[in-house]
Amino acid sequence: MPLSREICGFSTQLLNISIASLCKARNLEKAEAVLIDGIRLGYIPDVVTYNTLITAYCRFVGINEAYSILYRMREAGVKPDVITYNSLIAGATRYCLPSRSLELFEEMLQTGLAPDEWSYNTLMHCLFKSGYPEEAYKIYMDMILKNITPSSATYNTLINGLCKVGKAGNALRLFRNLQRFGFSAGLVTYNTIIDGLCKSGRMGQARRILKELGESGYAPNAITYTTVMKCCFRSGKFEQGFEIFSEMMNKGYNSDVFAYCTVISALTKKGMIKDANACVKQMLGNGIGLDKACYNTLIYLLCREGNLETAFRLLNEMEEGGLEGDEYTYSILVDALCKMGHVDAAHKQLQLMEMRGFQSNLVAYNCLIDGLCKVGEVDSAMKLFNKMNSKDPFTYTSLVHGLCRKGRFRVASKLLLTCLREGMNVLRSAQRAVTAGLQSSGFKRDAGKLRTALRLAQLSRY
DNA sequence: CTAGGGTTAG
Repeated sequence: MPLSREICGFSTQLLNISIASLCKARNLEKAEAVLIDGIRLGYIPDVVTYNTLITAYCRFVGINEAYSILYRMREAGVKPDVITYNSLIAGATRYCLPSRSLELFEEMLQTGLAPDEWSYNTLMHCLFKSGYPEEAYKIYMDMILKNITPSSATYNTLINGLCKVGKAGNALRLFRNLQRFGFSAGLVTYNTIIDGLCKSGRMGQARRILKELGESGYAPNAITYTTVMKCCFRSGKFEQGFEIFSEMMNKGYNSDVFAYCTVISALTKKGMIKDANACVKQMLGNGIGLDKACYNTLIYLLCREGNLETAFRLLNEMEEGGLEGDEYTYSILVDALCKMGHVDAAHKQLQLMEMRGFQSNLVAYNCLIDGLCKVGEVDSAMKLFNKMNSKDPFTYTSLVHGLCRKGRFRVASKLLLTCLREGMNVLRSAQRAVTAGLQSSGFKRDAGKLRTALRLAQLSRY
């Protein structure tokens, strides 16, 4: 019995170490086997054993599986502690389940356990991540009231949360206020605020903070480089972005999947397929293990090359390796099939996606609607449109254009008005297509009314 | 417990 021998003669503490290292390697089956063997040999798992498993199940399997460990733990008469709850709250955060985390937090209080700084930080993070900034801030206030001293992780969570809900300005003010009170920002803080400022278009402020980071004594890390590089790509400064990438490589950060992914995708989008492939070669040469996002980037590159066969082969390889395609993978493939003119195949791919459980993937639907419109099948596109439970400006733009191309300006106009009512807008070119179409096909009054509506919508937006 | 990456129109 090899498993028994592995732990024979060890204490519970060593059982825990063995389970922890198996969990770290994501080998939960073996971790369970070791646990069972341990129990059979008389080693009683303690709270640490169960906490380790709960953390691992949250990270690699699912929140419900983690809960089942909690039940097993209670059955075994081991009392959950603060760390147990913190791990579960972290799990609920991972899957964006704010009510679960609140529930767990409450339960912790009711059991007589005092939430610690981690409990508060994690709950706050969960609420921000799930789109409840006010509630997150309340948790922060509660923490202060309970005399729990916030750490830099608390402030970083606050700053990050504010950035992610589109309040980078508030985040920066908080950052400055904290500095005034003697808080010295760490590298995580710098990276967080730089990313937030970049993404909200405050490039000047981002540059200033980047300069301060340089003067702070911290060395920029791979995350700093990737953040700034991505920011350049987003604002169309490709040369500058590529320069930052090569600087990063020169500094020795040459085994970072995120950075490679970012630059490969930028090169692909720019149509620099050769350079993108050279970069792929370099990445693979460095022996980097591919993750899901990386596979998606490579599948996207193959699609842009028009090499759908290899793209699908790569998807197979990815799934055989245990990584399931996700909504990105399917959107990329649906779009590529449409662009190659295989609209039927794209439709099948979308159905396959739904069978796999990615219901109502907005992007994939948009791609198919656009593809259908481009081959003149506007009615099929409308049918699909009516099946969608959420729409965005892409959806409307494609359909409006498609209708106009068929000369159905009044339907297009109606759709455009619906779109405005929902607070969205379509591309100018689509707007013009409708008004010009109405005008030239004799509906001059409708054209005028639509123009007014469009102008009003424009005004109310600023 | 906190920071970076991958998909859609014109």
